Formats: sequence, structure tokens, C-alpha cells
Amino acid sequence: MARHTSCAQASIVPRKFYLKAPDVVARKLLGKLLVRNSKAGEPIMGRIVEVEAYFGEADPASHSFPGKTARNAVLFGPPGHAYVYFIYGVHFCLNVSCEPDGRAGGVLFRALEPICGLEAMAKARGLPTPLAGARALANLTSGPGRLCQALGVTRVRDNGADFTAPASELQIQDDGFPVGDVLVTPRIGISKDAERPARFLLAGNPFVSGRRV
DNA sequence: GGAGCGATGTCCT
DNA sequence: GGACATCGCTCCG
Repeated sequence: MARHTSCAQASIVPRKFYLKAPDVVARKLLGKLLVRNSKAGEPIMGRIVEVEAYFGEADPASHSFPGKTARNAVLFGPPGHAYVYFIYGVHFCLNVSCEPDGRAGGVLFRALEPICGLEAMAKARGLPTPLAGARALANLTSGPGRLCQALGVTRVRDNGADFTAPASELQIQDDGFPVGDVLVTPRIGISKDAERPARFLLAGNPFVSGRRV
């Protein structure tokens, strides 16, 4: 199976892309590139293959449901910024804010297809290198906690970062990848509004996460 | 290979 | 004090 493996930079997705409702943004984010630029060496890059939409103050499953607090302020701010939170005492999760400034909404990154910087990802994940087999490759970034670890995402380092700034370490880029069929399912790991279809993934992609269906 | 469960920080009631 | 947008290990089949 031939897979895109170029480390070439593509065009940054502009801020207006994130102005729309979270489910619209989530679906359109599939196939885009999530990039961690570093001053030394090649970037770490993965294609977005699975996301979830969180709808702000109207959505009981969203962190913004209780209203604006110090913790979730980024979700209420301007679109295109990184909201990072710590969960279960163990893992970080990464979102991008959407909707206009003053309105909450976000999209959670759940899984990437590793494209570039695979050795760096494995090192960050504490996995042995070289990577052996397709399974080890999928293990790098299939899950919200895993992809944060692979990209070195932490709350201190990245919360509030601007995905649209040319000088930003974290960016979302568009290389024109042709997105095929998109599946929509309920979100994973939540207890409130658990039936609502708001998880978007690329059909047939081997890098998606998820144990519950 | 699948179900069960412990780890463990931070926020909010 | 409890819930939590998870992961990886154990145990059992």
C-alpha cells in the first residue's frame, strides 16, 4: 500500500476555516496535516484521520458546558487555537477551538496517520526503534492521549497556541489530500449525550482508534 | 483477543 | 470528594 510520506510543508489552514460549527469544522479537518515544527531537524507530522466535535455551552459532554473558567478559556476565545487538558491523571488531549471569539466550541484530535518524524514519535512514546510492522506504526498516534505524547503536546507548552501562525510550533496544514468516505459515529468515552453522532473518521483507515463502537 | 481495572492530576460541587 | 473527551497491563478464555 503506497502511502504519502513526504515531510514537505503545505499551506497553513487559515483562521476563517475554524469559524463554523464544531461538527462542520471536524468533518473538514479530516485529511489535513497536524504538524509539530521544531527548530532542529524535520517536523513531526501526521494526517488527521479521526476527530470529535464538542459543541460548547449547549453540549453536556463538552468542557465548556459549565461556562467559562480559567481551565477552558481557550474554547471561548478566538478560533484556531489549541486547547490542551490533562485527563485521568495520566494523559493530555488536544483540541482546536472553533466558532467566533466569545462562543465556545472545539474539535478533539483522536487519531493521526504518522507521516513524518516517525522515529521522534516513537522516542516520545517510549517505544523501541526501529518500528517493526504496521501495528507498531498505528500504535504511535491512534488515540487522543497517544498522539499528544507522540507530538510532545503538554498543557504548559501548548495550551493557547495558535494553529494558524506561520511561526507557530503547532500548525494545521492542507496538502490537498483527497478525502474519501467519512463515517460518523457517537463519541467515545463520554457518559452524557453518549448517543449523539459527533465522531468523524476516514472509512477504512487503519490508523483510527476506538474500542467502543 | 477481549473484558476488567488501576494509575493519578486537575477542576468543580 | 467525585468525576473525568485514556492507556496499557493483567487475567481469562
